Amino acid sequence: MTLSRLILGLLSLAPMTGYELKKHFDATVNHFWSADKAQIYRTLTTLVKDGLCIAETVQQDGLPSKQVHRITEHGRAALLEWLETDPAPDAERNAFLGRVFFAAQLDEKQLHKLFDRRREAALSYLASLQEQLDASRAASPGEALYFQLATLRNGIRHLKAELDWLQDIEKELV
Amino acid sequence: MTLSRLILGLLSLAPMTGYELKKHFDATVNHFWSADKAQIYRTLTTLVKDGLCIAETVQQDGLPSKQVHRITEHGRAALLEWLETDPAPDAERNAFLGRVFFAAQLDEKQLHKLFDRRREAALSYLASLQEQLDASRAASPGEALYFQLATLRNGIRHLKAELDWLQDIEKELV
DNA sequence: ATCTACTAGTAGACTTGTCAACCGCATCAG
DNA sequence: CTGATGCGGTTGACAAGTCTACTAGTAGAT
Repeated sequence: MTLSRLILGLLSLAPMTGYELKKHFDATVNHFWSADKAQIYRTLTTLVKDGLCIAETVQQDGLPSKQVHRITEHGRAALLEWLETDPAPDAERNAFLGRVFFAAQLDEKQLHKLFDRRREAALSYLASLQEQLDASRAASPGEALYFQLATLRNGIRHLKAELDWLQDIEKELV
Repeated sequence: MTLSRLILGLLSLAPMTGYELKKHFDATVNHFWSADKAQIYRTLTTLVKDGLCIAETVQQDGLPSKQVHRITEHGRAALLEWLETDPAPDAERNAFLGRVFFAAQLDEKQLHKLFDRRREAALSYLASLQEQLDASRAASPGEALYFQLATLRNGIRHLKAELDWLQDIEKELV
């Protein structure tokens, strides 16, 4: 469900091919949703089947022909409906916390490795989100992308929270 | 993978039935991993098949007989191995942020509804985590549950970050 | 001359997770 | 006496997501 609505959302901004959708997922939506190539194409065919978007084949010379997908009125309605539905409480799956939960079974060296790796991952991820945020702000100042940027700011807040938490832990582990 | 390791982790603390595992998932692990009943039982059978735990049937009077699962040495080794493996960067799926990303298509009323609901959900979830934390600390003071509690503290930090972010948004939306 | 990467998509197997129903037996409240 | 709830578990159908490999042409680098 969510994937199909996110695809509709992207198509509501501009018509696109599956290939381009994949790139958008990897580039701009990636920090809160990832998508497999195969999954995107499959979802597109069901969207077309349900009349939420239409596909038109476009010939290109030198390149393989592509199928540009365009959202329909019906699709826009479905998107809006989804935007308004109660976002069910997130399932919040976190395999790292799973490891922490049983971390008492690790020795000191392994413990530090566990948390250090996490800290480094969080730091570099934070840097990349910050970069994305700055780049987006530079590219289109003003309020145009307000909500897109808000999702980045959300990620940044959470990464900082994670880093604070890691710092607490490392202080206490000494 | 993760589910099977989390089950092994719980079994490493005490032998248990599938039924009890389900209760533990709902009660103590729920804030970072949820598990469906059917999935737990299926995973248990494959764990047994792989020799990572063994099941012994225990008769009870008045109640249906149960299958207590006990972790094996092989299982403990598999658990440790998992604890040490590089925790692949979380997939971080967040359907709420998906809605925010396209929220420019909502009117003011709908926007406030979206964020208000989120805030209320975060607040009540925060309260429940805080409660769990206090209850656990009261039940077993000292450092016994340090890492279990750390996962709760992680959740609390993140919820506070979420609330701070929501406050920013609401200030800016005015 | 070969190797890599990009464009654009297809296909199949597989794993994971979710939903809903069903089994028997017990206990307790209305 | 009936119905709800707890215990302990099983089954089947599905939805969602992942992984690998394949097609087929272009362009640029080694």
